[in-house]
Amino acid sequence: MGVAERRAQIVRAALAVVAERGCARASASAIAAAAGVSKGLLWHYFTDKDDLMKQAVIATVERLGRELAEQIDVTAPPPDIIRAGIRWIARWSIDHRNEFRAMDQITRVLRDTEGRPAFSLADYEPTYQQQEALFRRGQELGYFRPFDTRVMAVTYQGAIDMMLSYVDGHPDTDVEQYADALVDIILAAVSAPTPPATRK
Amino acid sequence: MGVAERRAQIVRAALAVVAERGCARASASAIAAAAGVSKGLLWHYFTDKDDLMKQAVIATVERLGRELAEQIDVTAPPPDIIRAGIRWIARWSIDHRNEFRAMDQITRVLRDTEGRPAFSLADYEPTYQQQEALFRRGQELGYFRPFDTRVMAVTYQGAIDMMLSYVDGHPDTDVEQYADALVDIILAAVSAPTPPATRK
Amino acid sequence: MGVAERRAQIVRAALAVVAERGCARASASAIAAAAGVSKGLLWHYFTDKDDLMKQAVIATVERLGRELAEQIDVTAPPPDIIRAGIRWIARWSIDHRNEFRAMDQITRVLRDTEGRPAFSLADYEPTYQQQEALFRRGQELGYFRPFDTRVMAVTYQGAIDMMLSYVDGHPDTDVEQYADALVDIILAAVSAPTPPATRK
Amino acid sequence: MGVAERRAQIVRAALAVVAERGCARASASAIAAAAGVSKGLLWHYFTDKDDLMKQAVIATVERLGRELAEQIDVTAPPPDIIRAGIRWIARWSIDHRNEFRAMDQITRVLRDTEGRPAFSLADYEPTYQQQEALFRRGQELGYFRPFDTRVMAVTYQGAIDMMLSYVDGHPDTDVEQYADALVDIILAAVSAPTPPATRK
DNA sequence: CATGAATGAGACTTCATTCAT
DNA sequence: GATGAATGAAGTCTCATTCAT
Repeated sequence: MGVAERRAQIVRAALAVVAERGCARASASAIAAAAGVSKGLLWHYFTDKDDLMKQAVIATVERLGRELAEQIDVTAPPPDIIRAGIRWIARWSIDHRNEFRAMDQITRVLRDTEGRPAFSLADYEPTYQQQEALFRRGQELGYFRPFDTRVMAVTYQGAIDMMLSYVDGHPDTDVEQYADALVDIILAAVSAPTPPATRK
Repeated sequence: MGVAERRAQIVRAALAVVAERGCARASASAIAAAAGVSKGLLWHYFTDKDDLMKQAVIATVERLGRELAEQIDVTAPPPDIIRAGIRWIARWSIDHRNEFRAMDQITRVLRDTEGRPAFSLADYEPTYQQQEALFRRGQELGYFRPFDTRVMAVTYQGAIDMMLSYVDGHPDTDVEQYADALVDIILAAVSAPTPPATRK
Repeated sequence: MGVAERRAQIVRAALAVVAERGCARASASAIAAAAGVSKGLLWHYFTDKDDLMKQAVIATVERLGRELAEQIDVTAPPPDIIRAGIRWIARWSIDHRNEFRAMDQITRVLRDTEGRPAFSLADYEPTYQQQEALFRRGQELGYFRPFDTRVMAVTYQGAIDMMLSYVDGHPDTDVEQYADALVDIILAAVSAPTPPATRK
Repeated sequence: MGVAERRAQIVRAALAVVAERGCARASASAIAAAAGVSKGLLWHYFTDKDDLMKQAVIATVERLGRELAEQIDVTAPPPDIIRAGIRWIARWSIDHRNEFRAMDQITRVLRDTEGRPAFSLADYEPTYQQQEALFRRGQELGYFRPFDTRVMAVTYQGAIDMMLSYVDGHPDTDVEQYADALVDIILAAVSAPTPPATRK
């Protein structure tokens, strides 16, 4: 088995255990057991337990970003991108509940040696800037009214996070319906009173 | 010193330590040291460390709810209530950074004995319902357009949470300005195209 | 309330708690609570927790000895004394289950500061000698055959202890019947083949 | 060193510490120190401290039963079996003082989570039944007179226990002599007035 | 590479005992 | 005398990490 595969196998186990039992109870032994490898092997592939946790988050973020990028047509009208994005991420969170839950846990709990959060808002910066770019393009094209794009980007992330948490915590919710309602709200918040003629 | 004051003192210390170092590193010893009392005393006032954490959250939630209720005029037009609420909570989070950070940590990290989250979305239910009532009143009075009030309530909480986190993580942000920008976005999302004549 | 009564009240509570939960779990707080007094009061009446335990045993032993002495006619033929004694103690153990259980626990568990048993076989010496005197009198009067009176005394105590434990552990046992069967066995062990004519 | 050997080593240390200092003072640290291993290792081999204690008893009981079974000729006349048994166990208790003392302590002191004794009289049931079978065989063969075999079995165990305790507490006692005197008493208690002709 | 026995620091918790009120 | 808040030592147990095999 290749090195990359071994690492991926352990990362998967870590995500599963963290999702199931929370960060605090995700002991190295439990992760090793879930991965079906010996405890000691973890330190061949990761310097630290913290390192493993970080890698697990990074791997998931990269995967999420990659898969999202494949789905989104960046040349489409911004409102369409928002609509498609919200719907896609809602489905993704259903299909990757473990990854989502674990990422949420780890990013909030993990701290560095001095006790400061290991993941800070700075790590969201690229996402915010990408989102802001989308909003600005919408404004320039006349789809969107003027608003503070940074605040909107932050709010947008919050709306997505809450959707995922809410759907995760209320399994009987109709995800498609929630996503559609959220699309309605977000677009109402950003849309210009008189949209350009070409708008779908 | 009265019993209630001692409890409050320990709760304050717990909130401070959790805010500073995170839930995982907020050991009983650290909390006792921060409170200036012996470790053993904690079990005089709380049955568990989990009990202490829960009490800390509950105390803070109650205080926040009480202080917010004092500020809000429930008979005012719904848009005004939203505007005032967002501004007030933004200022509160600045003044009570510890309480806010700690509450965020505890509610997300704490688990019960079986490993399930100790605080679930069910605990937000009252807040959601209160918020939904406000939105429905706004709709009935003609201030607000039709939308899914549950999804809006959830999104609203997410927007507030993100504002608090963002402001907490970006100390150079102008809080008033962020709050105003968020008010603009939220009202844009909910407002009817032609508001009632009495609207400010 | 007089000093002696207070002490007796606490001793009673201690016996009850030890009987119920065992020596290890009989904390000072639990005993104080059972006695309906404050925790601190224990150290007004007893120098130590160990002191309390010892006093509890001594009080019970004294009481048991006193009550037994009142029942036994020391001038009766030794076989009758044995018969009456076994029957009496069987009933007593039923009526004073707590005292009996607690005494058993404490004498076996309690240790002095250096770790040596606080109650040793030396404390049984008076009982053994009393019993040996009875056996020797029986032998001299011709009721009993020759045998090692010390071994018999020890065995006799063991038989009594086991009866009490067995009856305590098997509540459906008919105590009177067990006592009679034991009387039969003990007398068979000690009786001379041809008892004196005066024997009942 | 094999896993079984390590477990045995720790069990030996536990028996030694309990024998020396009593159950209450037999802390995990003390046992680990006596075994010459680190404290944490105990939880590699035993789930609990209670588990360790139980295992120590079980190991000793099994060993005792095995060694006793090797010595006893079950086809011999019952009186001979009793004689041989008492003598053998007396010697065994001298040679295995630690095991004996510790077993005595643990079985009497150990409690389960709810505070009930971990070892109850129910655990003696097999021993009682075996002993009763021996007595009944002696009665059927005409060696023994009629008596309550259950009470006799319980009394017999009590007599053995007391012999072991007494010898343990009086190191200057001649064990062989005590055992012989006890054999005399027990056989006197059970023997038929006119034994079968084949009796030794 | 892989294993899992072994370590040791540190966590939570209990409890006898003291002492100001 | 009586209370119970407060302390501090000691106990059980978990777990990241190391290392001989």
